[in-house]
Amino acid sequence: MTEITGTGDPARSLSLLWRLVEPSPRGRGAEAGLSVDRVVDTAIALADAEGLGALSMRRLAADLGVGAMTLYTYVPAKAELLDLMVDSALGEFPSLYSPVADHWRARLEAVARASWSQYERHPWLLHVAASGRPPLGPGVLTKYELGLQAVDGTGLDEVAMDAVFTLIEGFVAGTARGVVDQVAAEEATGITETEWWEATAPILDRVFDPERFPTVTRVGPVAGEAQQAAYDPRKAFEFGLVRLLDGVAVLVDGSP
Amino acid sequence: MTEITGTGDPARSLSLLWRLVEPSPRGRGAEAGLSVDRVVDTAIALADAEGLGALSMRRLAADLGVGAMTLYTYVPAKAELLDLMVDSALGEFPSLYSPVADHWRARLEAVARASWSQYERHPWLLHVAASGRPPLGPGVLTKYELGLQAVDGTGLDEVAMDAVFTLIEGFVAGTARGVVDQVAAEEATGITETEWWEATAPILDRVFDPERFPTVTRVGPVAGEAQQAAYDPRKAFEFGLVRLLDGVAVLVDGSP
DNA sequence: TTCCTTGTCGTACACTGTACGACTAGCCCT
DNA sequence: AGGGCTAGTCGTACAGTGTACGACAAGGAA
Repeated sequence: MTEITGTGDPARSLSLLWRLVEPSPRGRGAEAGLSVDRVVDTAIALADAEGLGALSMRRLAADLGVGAMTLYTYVPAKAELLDLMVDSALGEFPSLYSPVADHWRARLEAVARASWSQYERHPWLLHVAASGRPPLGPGVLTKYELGLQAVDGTGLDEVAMDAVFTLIEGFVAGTARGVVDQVAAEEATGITETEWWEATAPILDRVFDPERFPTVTRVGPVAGEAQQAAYDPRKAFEFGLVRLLDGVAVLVDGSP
Repeated sequence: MTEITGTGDPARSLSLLWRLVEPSPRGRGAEAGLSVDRVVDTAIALADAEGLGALSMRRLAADLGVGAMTLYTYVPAKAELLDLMVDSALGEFPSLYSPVADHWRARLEAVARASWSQYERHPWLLHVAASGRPPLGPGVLTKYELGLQAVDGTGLDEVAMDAVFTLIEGFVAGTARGVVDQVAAEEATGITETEWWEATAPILDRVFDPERFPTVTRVGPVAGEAQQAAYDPRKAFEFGLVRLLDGVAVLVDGSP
């Protein structure tokens, strides 16, 4: 279930992201000590613990000890809440990234691994469709800043710097999604990846025609055996990262 | 809204995917001429035209002129229906791919572009989470076969062949998702990407601190201007594809 | 003709986001 | 001190979701 963000007008979203206006509670809200931050933090905790599927407005309100509609005092709609959650979670990036390395390749690899662990900590990040119009709050910009710094000083122009960071970031998100989907599938079905593959492989063997799929017949079992599944996202991450950095090296240095 | 697939047991799913058992209708179903294929084809047509969000069991049944629960005669649940849709849509791959090229790099690029146009034709493919446990039907295997053939004869071993195809495929899916999300955002908000960027950029200028984000301050506006948006997935595709193929070339030939 | 199998489908349940409007607690002004 | 207004709270309602259950009916077999 991917959720869409940023419904309302950009100005409203931005002023929320940067906390330009805070609805200072005067009424009974003061009792509960509610605030945008508390709503967002609780929502993140809920999504971390039980997934984005468990994050309904009613449930979040119950966790906060208020009525469902009270949330709409602090947040215009669920879409904006998700924006705020994304920005807040991505803001943790600096604590996961140590930019000690002095070579761009080491820096970029560190960025990729820090990003990877962000998605491990907050898997629901991959289920909010922030692609086209990211919530341009402090958290997102901080991550973007550090990502760009990693490719700074390589001689690449500004457009290429942006493109390289975007490429790495998209790759990490894609492979991380693999992990998340596998975990979700395990929880939904109660069957582990290995069990599923062991149940599927023999049936598949009988059903499909080696003459129609000669290359799959040769490659599939070997690959499947190597990763004990149809797909191992962690291995895909390690493999792909090297290819990607090699490709960027060609652009930067003219050779890997 | 990403939907999960493959709830039931693998054996049941596989026999459906390969059409091992067809519920030959004897009762009133014969009047409507219903079949698994007709259900799947109609579901694909609906998802193509109005998106995965419009694909509810009630709506699909209405399009077929039957009651909602009738669908469950042909398909165990919505998850399995999605599996069947994915496999059927991916089966169109050969008609989009001409493997004339005799160099692996040209073949792999053709695979990437064919895959890209699949996601253009069926954007909803990107919203079903098939990652970990793909529906291993004839359509998926056909695409996998042709993808593997593209990297065959390069001297790579079986595990690496699988890894390269997976890497390319993941990259295409990731960037294609960018397009889909942008279109979805435009339809949901009524604001085009360019309009959104033009509304956001000036506000953002005032709100954020150049000293805190020096590299973003330098790179962001140049990149934003170059693509008239925060992100241009088509340019990201062209840029990333070259990097990726360069990286694979290093693996295959030892140099780009 | 009677029975049984098998496809059809109306109803019901628990759930979603949020529009609307009623309620009330606290602040300001007189 | 008292009245009025502002602004946060939240109960109810609506249109939708996937699908379990069980009633129904039509065709083939005896």
